Amino acid sequence: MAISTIAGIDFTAPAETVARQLIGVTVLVDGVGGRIVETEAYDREDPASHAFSGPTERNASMFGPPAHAYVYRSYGIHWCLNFVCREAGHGAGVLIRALEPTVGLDTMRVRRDADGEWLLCSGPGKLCQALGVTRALNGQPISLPPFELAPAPPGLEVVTGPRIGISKAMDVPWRFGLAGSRFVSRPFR
DNA sequence: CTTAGGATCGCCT
DNA sequence: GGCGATCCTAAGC
Repeated sequence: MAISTIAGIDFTAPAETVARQLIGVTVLVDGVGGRIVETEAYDREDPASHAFSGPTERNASMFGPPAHAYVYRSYGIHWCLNFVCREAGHGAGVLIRALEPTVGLDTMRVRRDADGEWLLCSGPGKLCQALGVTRALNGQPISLPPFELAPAPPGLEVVTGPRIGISKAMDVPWRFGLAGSRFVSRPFR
């Protein structure tokens, strides 16, 4: 039986619930990473979601078991990392949009060619470049190496807002962030 | 501070 | 053939 509860989070829960709970969780890939400070939820019945039009070869892992990675290429250039949630076959996930880097800063700086630590992981494409996430991790369980997750400290204040970079369902406030963090991709209003 | 455009790949219509 | 769950740089106001 597959593990669906990791770092205190039940990944069979709805995407917006998981997205909120992921704020503050530490995620490492091969020992490089940090605390999640920004996420976005994407559900099956969601015009902005890749899963909206049903399973395809690209989004197949989104319809796989929960607590697995869904990695896709964005604009032909960048990689983006999602954590699958709900039950297998549902087609929901959480986009990891930004981290506060805590481990492996030197490695990130080399990969990203960036000078400021707030520029290393402040966006879904940047974060994947900094952590070395590629298609090779698509469909992999996040309960096993190279992934490593650690629970969020209690009592964090989470703020919400509209999702970024989409042209549908702009009114749904399914972007979540750590209040006051300067490591988010864009400030919350 | 806001807007615009290019890079570049794979999906969907 | 069109258009992204992006990023970076440059120019305009």
